[in-house]
Amino acid sequence: MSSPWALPKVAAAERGAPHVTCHSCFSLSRPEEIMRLSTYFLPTLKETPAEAQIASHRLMLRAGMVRQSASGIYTWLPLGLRVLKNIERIVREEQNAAGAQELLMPTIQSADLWRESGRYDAYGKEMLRITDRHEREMLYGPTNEELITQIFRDNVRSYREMPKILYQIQWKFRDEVRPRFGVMRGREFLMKDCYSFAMDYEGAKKAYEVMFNAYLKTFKRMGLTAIPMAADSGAIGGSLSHEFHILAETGESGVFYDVAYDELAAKDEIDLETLSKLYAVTDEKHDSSAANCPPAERLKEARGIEVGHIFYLGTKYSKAMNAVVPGPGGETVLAEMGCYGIGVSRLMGAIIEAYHDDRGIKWPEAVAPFKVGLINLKAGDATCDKTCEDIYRSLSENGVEVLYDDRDDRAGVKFADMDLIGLPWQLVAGPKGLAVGVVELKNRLSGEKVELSVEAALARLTA
RNA sequence: CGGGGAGUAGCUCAGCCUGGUAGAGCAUGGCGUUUGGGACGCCAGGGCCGCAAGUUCGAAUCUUGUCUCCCCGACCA
Repeated sequence: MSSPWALPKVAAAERGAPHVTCHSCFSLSRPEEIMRLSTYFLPTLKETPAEAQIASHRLMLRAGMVRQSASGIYTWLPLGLRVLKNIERIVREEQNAAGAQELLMPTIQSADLWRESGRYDAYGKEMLRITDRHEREMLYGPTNEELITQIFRDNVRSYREMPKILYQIQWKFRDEVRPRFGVMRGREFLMKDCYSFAMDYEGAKKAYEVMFNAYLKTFKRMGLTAIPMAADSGAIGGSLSHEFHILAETGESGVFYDVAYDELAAKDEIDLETLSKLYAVTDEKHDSSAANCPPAERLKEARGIEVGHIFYLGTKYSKAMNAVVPGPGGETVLAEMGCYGIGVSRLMGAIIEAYHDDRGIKWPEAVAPFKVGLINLKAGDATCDKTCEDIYRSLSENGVEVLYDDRDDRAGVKFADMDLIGLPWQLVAGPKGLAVGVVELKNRLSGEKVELSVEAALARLTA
């Protein structure tokens, strides 16, 4: 048995033998924290894989972020995972700020629970059904209303504990007939699903509004403009419902909206009152004779990617599953519910659709896998190596995440890879520049390049 | 689920029509020349031609079945 972990022993046994450079033990013998591209698992592709049609899918494959494992099911490689975690972090922070509390439910659920709500039979083939060794019927959760309602009814015993807003960020599975567009319509996907419980309609409406606002903030932090649209409530049920769409040419939904939204979206604090009066709907709800439908010259038609969906559920599930709370007078009250979803993994596709060019991705800083790509144009050159490592340490100490391209490769390869993976800043250090005391700083989004001293570059990146 | 297309080297694909030693470019490894925007030369490694059955002296190629993947449509975060 030979494993890389055995290498140090072998080396010790052969003490005195001339040192042999070995790539597998090289990294193990250097327990430092530098993210070096020479050892980082980043399988980029020069050519476009045949299966990818849209930009985000192509770029996620080419940039070494994901690999398809089966139709609509993906492995997240290190670079992709970092972005996924960043998106997740922003969603989590905004949910917490909105007063929601995080929990984690299982992916596998019992069919009996779904029979209580009547959805085990109603859901259809999109639900992946599984039988365990005891022939018990199980399922891989496509959503979690039943489970959360059970948790709620079993554990909340008084109106004094109300209201409650609970959420999780968990993998879901929906056996789509036709998965496509990479992670934008996968079968397995990461979703934030949140559920609110209140004593009455007013309480439910308040939770709905809080989430509505939280969603606008969440998407904005990722550099996206999301338009809330009156929408069909679909299979999940309920009456009040909004979809949040990112405008993109490759969007799957047709949408119509009042141009006034564009001006409104530019502001920091969005006035809900004004917003709620604006016309914005998906194509199936579009009605040019509607009272608030603007005249043709103020009506915009576009394509949208649905990244969030919120519902007022009423007592649909609390009634079916007997989720009641004793009120102040001892009476039993059915919980008024709402549910709120964000497609976390889909967002990554949506962000790339919004931020890319023909060379690659252009990450907004908030979700970028690293803030800075440090390019050493002449790895092995003592001055270049030392300068780069000093820059790396200095940035790290200031909390800036850096990916260091220390590969012994041609400049063109490095520039091309760095443009492809789309880190917001590229810091280029080469022998010619260093000879006159400068490095080059490039902004991936604007394409702007400046030559400046190492100190000035560090100051700019840590500002 | 209806309609269409494709499975051949890590990736992009040719070869199939007309059956006869499995190919190219890129990628990978070695050597040399190079080195500030995806370099060049030479050499090398790499394939149950998706799987199964059939026809045939002989199948990547013909027939049947099957699995997988992609695209268009209907459905969904």
